[in-house]
Amino acid sequence: MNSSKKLIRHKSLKKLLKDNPFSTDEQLAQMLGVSVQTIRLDRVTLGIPELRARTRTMAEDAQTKVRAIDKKDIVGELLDLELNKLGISTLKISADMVLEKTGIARGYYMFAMANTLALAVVDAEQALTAVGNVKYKVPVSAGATLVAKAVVTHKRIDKYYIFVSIKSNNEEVFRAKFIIVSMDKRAKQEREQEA
Amino acid sequence: MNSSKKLIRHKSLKKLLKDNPFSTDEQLAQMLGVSVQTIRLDRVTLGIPELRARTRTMAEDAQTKVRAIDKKDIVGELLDLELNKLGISTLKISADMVLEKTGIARGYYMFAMANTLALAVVDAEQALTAVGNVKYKVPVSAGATLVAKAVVTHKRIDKYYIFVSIKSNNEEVFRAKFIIVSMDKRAKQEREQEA
DNA sequence: CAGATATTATGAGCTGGTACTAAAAAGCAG
DNA sequence: CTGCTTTTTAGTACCAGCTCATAATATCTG
Repeated sequence: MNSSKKLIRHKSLKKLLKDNPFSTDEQLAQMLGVSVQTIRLDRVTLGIPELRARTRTMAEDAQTKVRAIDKKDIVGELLDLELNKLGISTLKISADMVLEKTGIARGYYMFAMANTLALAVVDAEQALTAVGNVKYKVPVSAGATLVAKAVVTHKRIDKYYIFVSIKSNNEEVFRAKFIIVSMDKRAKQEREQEA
Repeated sequence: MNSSKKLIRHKSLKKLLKDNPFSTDEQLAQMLGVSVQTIRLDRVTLGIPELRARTRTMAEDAQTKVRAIDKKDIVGELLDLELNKLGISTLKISADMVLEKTGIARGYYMFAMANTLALAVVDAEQALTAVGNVKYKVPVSAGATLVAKAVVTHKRIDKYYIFVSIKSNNEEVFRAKFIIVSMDKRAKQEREQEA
């Protein structure tokens, strides 16, 4: 019956750390009404690292997570690009991109993929989407690797008409037409040199 | 110039920490070929906290960031909802939602907001976007609070025609028309082809 | 050369630990 | 109650990665 106290404390400890992972052993000891040594012992048996290690792994995880978000921001990986002509990108649909209920990819990922690619194709410093026309043809599930192809159909002064088709396994799952407006201010591209 | 050396070192120091924020003073000292004390002094003058503090703030930031991403997944906050009739949601455009170059919100956030709302309005277990028709009227900058209003214009068997208008400060910045298809058993069969 | 600036050295003290040893307290069994 | 085990607490030595302060040395500059 003695160990039940310990078990309860272990659970409390885990919960406390979940709520606030930045607690020191001393704080935890006070919160649980036991000595610091007991907390240390508990941590060892539970395999919980010390505060600094916890903090550190969190920070490291965050770094990679931030990078992942950055990548997501690109919405697809550029494979080929001919400015003002065409562009090709891929995007792998991961489990967190699908609707829980259906297991089908949220529609805006395809939109984002197509839109991003369309914007990339336009050779302008600043470009904005004016109009979009999209059609979802086949639902996409997690694990699918999408390939988007954007083609500039015609250009009129500052307006680009772009057609984008997204395929999965050579089957067209999505298509879109965009009108992109360039707001180019003749900004010069500066090549950055490292000192 | 003596201080130029210092300036260069300060720049190098910043870059090194940007590349790897988990360096100790000792490692930095070795990398820059100076003593540990010099690094400490540099950090003080540059206002750079020690490794532990850096790690910690990174971890703390990460915590709040994860929450932000979770929220982002909702793509807007639902304010009002009448199934099969209308829905209203808001979305605050934060600094990380805009294009660096232009400071204008990436178009797919508005699309995602509108699309999510449109899907929410549909009273069906499983619903998919079939067609979308969007128009960006006014560029949106960071800090703007968007309000989206979705109205079901008409319904035909399993298809919902939904009109969405997004306003910022009572000015329409975006509008979209969606055709949403609710999925029944028949549609399920078609989906199974994929696997 | 002196004087200023920059760099390095040195040492005390702090936090939040680990690792280890040992003693005290609690639990329970016969 | 006595003995034995488990659990908890205490104490010491040691570590990383610092801060803070103080002083010495190196380097540059007029």
